[in-house]
Amino acid sequence: MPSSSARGHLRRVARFGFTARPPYSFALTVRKPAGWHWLTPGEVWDDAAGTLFTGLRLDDGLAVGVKAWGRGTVARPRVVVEAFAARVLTAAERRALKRTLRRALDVDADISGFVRLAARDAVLKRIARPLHGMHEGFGGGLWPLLILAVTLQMAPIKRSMTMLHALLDHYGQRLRFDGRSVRLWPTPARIAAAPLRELKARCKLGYRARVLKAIARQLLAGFPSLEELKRMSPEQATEKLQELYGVGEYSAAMVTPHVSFPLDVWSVQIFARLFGIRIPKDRDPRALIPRVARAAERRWGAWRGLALVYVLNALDQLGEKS
DNA sequence: GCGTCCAGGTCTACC
DNA sequence: GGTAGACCTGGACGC
Repeated sequence: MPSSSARGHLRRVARFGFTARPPYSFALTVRKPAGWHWLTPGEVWDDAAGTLFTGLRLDDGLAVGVKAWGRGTVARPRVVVEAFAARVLTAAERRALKRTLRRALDVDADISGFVRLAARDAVLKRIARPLHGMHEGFGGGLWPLLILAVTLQMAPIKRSMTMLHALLDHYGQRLRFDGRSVRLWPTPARIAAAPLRELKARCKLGYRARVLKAIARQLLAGFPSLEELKRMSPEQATEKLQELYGVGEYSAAMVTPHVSFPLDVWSVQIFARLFGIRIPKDRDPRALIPRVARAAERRWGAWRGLALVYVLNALDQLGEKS
């Protein structure tokens, strides 16, 4: 009888348990109310079991299926992760996987300062309770974040999702494990090698096809990892990211591992209304970005990045349209 | 059905 | 250094 991996299915190769710093909600962290994915678009959430099936790629290129679920409570939280792969992990891969999951789950972050801020802030206290324990925890790595930032540029969200899913369907990799199927992001090498016209036509990317290929080539030529960007000063990391073709202020703010407050033409209007800043009808809302960003920094300081995530995941409660 | 407009930015040429 | 204009595509809208 053929082994499960011989049929294209991955087998279980590791199991990790993480103790998270409370307050921590696994479900809210990996499955945000606004519908954003944790590691890869189209990951599978089993609502009855509270279990997420998703996947990632290690730095050496090994594809890993990830099954994760929460244990305990928001006040005494734990996360269990099972990893699936086509072969046994080396000790180095095992360590790298654990480190990546730990960072992506955000289990070590202490958000008690944010909880105290949210209790006294007029905007946050309207939304914080149902989101109690939600961490940023947006994973996937530098390249997936760059793909996301580029596909969000100059496009309504529906079109951005069309582009993302087409990229995963045509250039990504499908993983089958534990009876589920998920898609992994395409590699930079795959996008760099794809013919421009084909990439453009298949994924409806328009000018972004050229941008993604340029970024993929820059990454392949050598670029700091998220960990290395984190070790730089926030200014240095932003400057480095903006060396990538097609990455401007907004995209760099989306991708940087430092505290940031990425504002675009849509979100700047939401935060302007929340801060009581008048939006002139005859001016491009983008002109308000520096002013709204300063207001967020004054109001929320180092917690402004998490505050942004909370607000964008609670637009209904705030009377804003998503 | 058809034409027009413009979006959840960024780069480049031009002044 | 500041600022139009171009960039892809497809959904929304007016007719």
